[in-house]
Amino acid sequence: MDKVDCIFFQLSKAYQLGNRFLTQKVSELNLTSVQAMILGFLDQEDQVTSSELGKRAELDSATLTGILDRLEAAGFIERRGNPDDRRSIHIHLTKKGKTMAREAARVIAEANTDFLQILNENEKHDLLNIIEKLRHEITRS
Amino acid sequence: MDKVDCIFFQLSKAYQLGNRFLTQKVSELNLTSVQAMILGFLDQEDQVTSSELGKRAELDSATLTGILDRLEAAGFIERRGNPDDRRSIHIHLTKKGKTMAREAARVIAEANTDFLQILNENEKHDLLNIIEKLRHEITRS
DNA sequence: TGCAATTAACTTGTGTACGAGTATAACAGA
DNA sequence: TCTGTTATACTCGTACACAAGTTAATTGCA
Repeated sequence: MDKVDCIFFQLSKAYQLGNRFLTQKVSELNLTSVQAMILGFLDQEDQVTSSELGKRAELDSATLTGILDRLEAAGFIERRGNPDDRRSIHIHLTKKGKTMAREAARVIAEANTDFLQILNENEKHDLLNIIEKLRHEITRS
Repeated sequence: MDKVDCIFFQLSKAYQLGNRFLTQKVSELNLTSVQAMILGFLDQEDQVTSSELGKRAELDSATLTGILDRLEAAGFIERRGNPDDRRSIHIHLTKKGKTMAREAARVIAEANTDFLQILNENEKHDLLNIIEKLRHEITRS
């Protein structure tokens, strides 16, 4: 078990590194990295259902429920009924939430640039392409 | 916030993909991915202190304590006092633990090969090198 | 129309990551 | 020696990932 050659170990540590980096950057907004990402997605378009948001963010519904709970408690979003389908809900950004979502999107973009600054253009391109290839090829259950 | 270009999003999903893949492979041993990794490290050398193991596995001591609790409860390891430094403990693989550690190392190696099969030699090399560069260059706290 | 299958959101339980703090032990310098 | 610093392992609290299961609403099909 050489950790240097173990892709699972390396992916895990690379993720943790990126996550700590982003977490630190968005902590000025009193958000976690995942909360900032979700607000970033809602900055593009709110009034989406929970399941649409889950698909966009590629998050499990059990995970998303908890995140939405905390964003709602912080006053950034509201859950509203969907008259077209009473099983689902609409996620709505509050005024405060819209402002925060814009800020979150800005900080994430900055952090992305800062983090990738270490790599040259080829490496950035290769990294994203290889991850995309893995994600596309690995059969997900 | 385009998730395709967001390195944090992509690293997170790449990690989750790898972790699910490994978790599924080691589930036949009734282990989690992290437990299998720790046993894999102990297969190389046991009788290490918790902090040495933490350094090797690059795990926080708070995280490691919980993992060791579960490995101990399952009968794979024992915590023994260290007479040389009474603050620390020695982690000792039981007989059952040695067998399981060997199996874990084997399954991880197989999973690694299976997972990386998707990439060609250049891509494997590039991916591991780029991750190493990121991990080396990003200032950790 | 009626019923089975599916879907949306949620709940519960377990495992891990990690910040913060604790008690004990070891150590280093005055 | 005494004291302040550091190190080890631990606890606690919060957040997320995910498997499994629940309830209620919708849909598809005979």
